[in-house]
Amino acid sequence: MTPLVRSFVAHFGEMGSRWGINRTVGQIYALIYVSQRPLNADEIAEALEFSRSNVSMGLKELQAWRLVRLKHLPGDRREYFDAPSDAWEVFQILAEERRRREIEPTLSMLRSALMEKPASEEDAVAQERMRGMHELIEMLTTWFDEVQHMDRNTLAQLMRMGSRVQKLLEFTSKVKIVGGGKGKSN
Amino acid sequence: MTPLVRSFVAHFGEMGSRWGINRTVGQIYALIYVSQRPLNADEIAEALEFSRSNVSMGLKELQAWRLVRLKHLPGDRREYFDAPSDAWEVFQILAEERRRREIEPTLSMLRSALMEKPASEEDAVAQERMRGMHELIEMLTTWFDEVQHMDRNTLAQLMRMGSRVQKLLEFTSKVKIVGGGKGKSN
DNA sequence: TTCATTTTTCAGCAATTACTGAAAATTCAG
DNA sequence: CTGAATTTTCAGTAATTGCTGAAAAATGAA
Repeated sequence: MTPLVRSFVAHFGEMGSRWGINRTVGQIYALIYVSQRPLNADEIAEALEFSRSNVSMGLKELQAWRLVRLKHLPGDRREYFDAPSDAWEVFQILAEERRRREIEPTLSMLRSALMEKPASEEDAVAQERMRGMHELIEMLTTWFDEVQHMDRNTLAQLMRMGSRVQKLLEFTSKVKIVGGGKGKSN
Repeated sequence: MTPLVRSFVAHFGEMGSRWGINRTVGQIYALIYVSQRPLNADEIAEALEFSRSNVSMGLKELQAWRLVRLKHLPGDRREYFDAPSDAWEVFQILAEERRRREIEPTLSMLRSALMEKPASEEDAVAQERMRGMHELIEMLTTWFDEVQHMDRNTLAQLMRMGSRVQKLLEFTSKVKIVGGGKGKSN
C-alpha cells in the first residue's frame, strides 16, 4: 500500500467503528474501493495484515451490504472482489441497506405503537411524539424513493439550484392560478 | 414505564447499538423523548434500572449531541432534562452533528489526499476514486445546507411534489430557451 | 463559610465484540 | 471420483467497550 492509500484506509477504519461497521471491515472496503483491479482475499490479508479468516468474514459482511461484488478471473479459481466505483451508486446502495435495516424496523415498531389505544395521559403524549417521528420518517423516505428514480442530470440540476427552487415554486403557483392550467393539485 | 413506552425504549436501545451510540444512551434518549415533562437523573435511573453514574454519563453524551436540554425547575436543585419534541428539529440536529463528526473529517482527509502528487499509476487511480467521493459529499452537503434554510412549508411542498419537480424543471428550461435565455445544455 | 444534596469521575469488573488459527467444508481441474 | 486449492466455520482468546459503586467534586441554601 502506498502512503496515500494507507491514509485513506486508516480513515475508513476509524470511521467504520463510529458506524455499526467495525474497523477491519471499513479498511477492507476502503482498500477495495480505491483499487484499480479486483483483489482476492489473500492480497487483502497481506496488505492489511489481517488473518485470512478475518478477511473472509469482512468480505461476507461487505457482500451483505452489497458494497463489494464477487468476480471471477478466467483461469483463476480464487474469488476476487471489487466495489462500485461510482460514488452516487454507492450512496444509493447505502441508503437502501440502511433503510431496510434501520428505517423499516423502526417504522413498523412505530406503526404498531400507534395502533394501541393509549392507556393513560402519559401514553397519549408518548404516542403524540411517536406520531411526529413516524410522519417525518415516512415523508423523508417517500421523498427519497422518488428522488432515486429521477435521472441524474435532473437531480444534479436540482441540487445546483438549491434553495432557489423556492422561487420557482412560488412562480409556478402563481402561473397555475392565473392560467388555470391542469396542474395536479395534490 | 407503560408497555407502550417500554417497547419504544427497547427499540431505541437496539437501534442505538447499530449506531455509534450505545444501548443505554439510546434508551435514555427514547425515554426523555416520549416524556411529557423533563426528567431528572434519578427518575431515569429508576425507570431504566441503570446505575446513577451510567445515567450521568449517558446524559453527558446526549447533551454533546444536543439531543437533550438541561432544565432547572424552580425550587429544585436537581437537573432535569427534556428533548426537542419536533421531529424535524431533531433531524436537523442529528444531521448537523453527524456532519461535524463524520463528514467534515472525511472531507478534510480527502482534500489533503487529493493535494498529493500521485506517486504511481496506482495512486492516480486511487485519487480518481477519492475525487468522485469528495465531489458527491460536497454536493450533498452544500445542497443540504441550502435546504436547511428553506422554510418548512416550501420544503414540505417540494417533498410532496417528489419527482414531479422534474417536469417543472423541464418546463422552466424550455421557457428560458424560448425567451432567449442561456439554458443549460449538458 | 458550612454542609447536605447532587453530579461527576474513575478504577475495577462484566459483557460484548473482534480476531485468530486450526479444522471442516467446498470447489473444481484432472 | 480424487485431491489440491480455496473458502468458511468456530472455539478459544484478545481487545474493547460498557457498567457499577465508591469516592471526589461541585453546587447552592442557610
